[in-house]
Amino acid sequence: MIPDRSLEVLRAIVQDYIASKEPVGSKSLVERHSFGVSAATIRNDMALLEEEDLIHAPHTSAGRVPTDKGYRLFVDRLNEVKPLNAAERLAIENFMVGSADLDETLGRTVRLLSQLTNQVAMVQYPTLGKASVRHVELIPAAETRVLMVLITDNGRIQQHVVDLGSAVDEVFVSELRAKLNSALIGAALTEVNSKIKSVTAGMKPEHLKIANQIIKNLLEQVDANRQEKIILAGTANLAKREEDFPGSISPVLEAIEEQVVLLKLISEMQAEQHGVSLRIGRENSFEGLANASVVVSGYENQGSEMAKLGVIGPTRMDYSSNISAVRAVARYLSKTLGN
Amino acid sequence: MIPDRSLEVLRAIVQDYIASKEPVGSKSLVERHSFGVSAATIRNDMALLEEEDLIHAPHTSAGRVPTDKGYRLFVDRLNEVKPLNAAERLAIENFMVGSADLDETLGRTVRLLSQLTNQVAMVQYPTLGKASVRHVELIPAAETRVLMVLITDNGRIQQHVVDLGSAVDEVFVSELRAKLNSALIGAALTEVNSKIKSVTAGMKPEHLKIANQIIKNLLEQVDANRQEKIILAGTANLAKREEDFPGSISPVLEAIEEQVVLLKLISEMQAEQHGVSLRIGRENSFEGLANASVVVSGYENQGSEMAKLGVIGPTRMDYSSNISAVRAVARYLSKTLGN
DNA sequence: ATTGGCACTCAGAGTGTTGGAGTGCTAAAC
DNA sequence: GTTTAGCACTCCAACACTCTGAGTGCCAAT
Repeated sequence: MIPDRSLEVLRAIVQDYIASKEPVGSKSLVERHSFGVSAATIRNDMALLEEEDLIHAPHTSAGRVPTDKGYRLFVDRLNEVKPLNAAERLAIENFMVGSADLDETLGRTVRLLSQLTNQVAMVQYPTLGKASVRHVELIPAAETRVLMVLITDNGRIQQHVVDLGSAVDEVFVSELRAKLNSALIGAALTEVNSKIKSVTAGMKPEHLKIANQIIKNLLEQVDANRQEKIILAGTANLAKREEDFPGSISPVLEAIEEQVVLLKLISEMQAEQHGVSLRIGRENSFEGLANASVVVSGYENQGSEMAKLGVIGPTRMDYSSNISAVRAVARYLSKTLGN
Repeated sequence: MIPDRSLEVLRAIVQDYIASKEPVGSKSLVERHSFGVSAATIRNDMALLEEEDLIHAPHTSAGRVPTDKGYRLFVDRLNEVKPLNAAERLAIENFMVGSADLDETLGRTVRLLSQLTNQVAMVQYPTLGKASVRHVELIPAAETRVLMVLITDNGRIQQHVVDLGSAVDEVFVSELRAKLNSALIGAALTEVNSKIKSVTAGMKPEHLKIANQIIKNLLEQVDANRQEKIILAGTANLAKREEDFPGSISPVLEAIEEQVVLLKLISEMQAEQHGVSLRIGRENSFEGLANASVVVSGYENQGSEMAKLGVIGPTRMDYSSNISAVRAVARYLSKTLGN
């Protein structure tokens, strides 16, 4: 077990390093913090911490820098999340008023979060969950193609083009559209699968084939609730902190540009304490994020549908304020969407 | 007037500088290119070019670098656009096959363009233009709000939330929805304004107010054809060329993150020769793009609706290949969307 | 367990030195 | 009037060198 004072030393190192960007040494440590002991003692503690791979010296005769493991211990056990100050709370409230639809609300949220934290912010679109069907629209779009639109009662719209492989029979499509609507309107998305069977009953074989194609697609669409999407803001903040990314920021940019990577990343993260989940440095499975940390929190849409939002920044970030900002914004967003 | 040989010297300087990233001097110039004259003569020419503010020496006894004005003259009068090579043409064809709907096609296009040029690529969504109404949907979304969806026959979907300010009368909304559809389906967007008048005829005053609110919104939506949108890809390419941006890339990132800035930028650019339009360095009105150049070309959706696509990179970019890539991709996209 | 003392290390900042690439100018050659 | 060779001059970049300060690890004494 690591003695208490050594942990205090670790906390001090993390705090000083975040503030100064410089490796921190034993002497400056005793100057800035009042441990009642001498620098030599601190050095012994530091040796212990280094033993445990919690801190690391860039080179002999340099100060120490926290390792990923050190940051992890810091956020898990040493860090007190500091509440937002009045100005920040005000910023959140002001930013959110007057949002109309989902797109706009989420757009505002992501920009707010990036301004609040000075990091790259991301917001995932909520999954459909308990929503129900409001309308299904079929639109012949080209020779052999039909555009299918699924509208749900929580304001989400999904569209997809189905290629039938043969010429579109407009009359039949219109008929099918009517049948689908009468069968499905009001049905919860989870019920669609069972309710849709009645639609094809008593249908001519040549029509059945087309209907099944479209239905298959519709089900995919319903299932593709998981067709998730993430919006970003504040990419420029990465460039401002460039010195915090050894090498280049370009792998980080690549990572966040790939929706797939972000979605995978986010989905792997489960809420820990404070409802906030962290990935520090190499804890991220993606190589390009080796020098980055991710702070994520879940939020609720209409009381039930979960999605996540968060920020991405250098490992050497101010965890306290980022955690509280992410948490606060998530709560506000849940509240806003609750109505 | 500037003599021909001096222009040749300018061309050589631009080419060498783009290739080497180093300021180019008179001696290396005569070595690499066979002007039949000596370095001293070239120096005289260079003095002339400097007089004209076409090139510039970072410091005494350094080679020369083209100015924005020099690049401009280069692309306008000296540059031969080189055709794409076979591999690049193949890449374009392969990339585009199997695209289904508009979103996906444009998404692929923007990624293709960024890969082809190694720059940041952007594609603007086409304006609606000649499209006509396929369907109007009204969905009570909350206590006082109605979600309005406008679907057009070219596969575009627009949605907007209308806040009525009073409780939603579901029966009336459904009625209004039917009326709107019977009045508008099949109407060209340009006709909507006139055709919509019949809808409110003979309506009770208390309903009229609501109907007008919704109609006003619908018209805004139609008008907001200009509600334009730009998608981006390859942001990471900026970071890779970082040394080409004196200072930092962060102002560039900020600029391209702002849709408004990009839209303004794009709208100011009118096709010049080859159907391609350029902005070099400070020709961009936006300060953050002082060290960036923008290459843009128009493309057509369904033969009539215009929008633009292009790339953004450092002023010190390979104009030849970027121009031809942008032009080729614009043509391909027009062709793909033509069907 | 803690401490003061000490020898040791090393990155970084500062200073000189040098070499090469480049320039502008001039007077002669074409 | 161009063009050219020659020359003196400039300045950056690279290298080598030194010096200093912050930091370390270890040990003997408390």
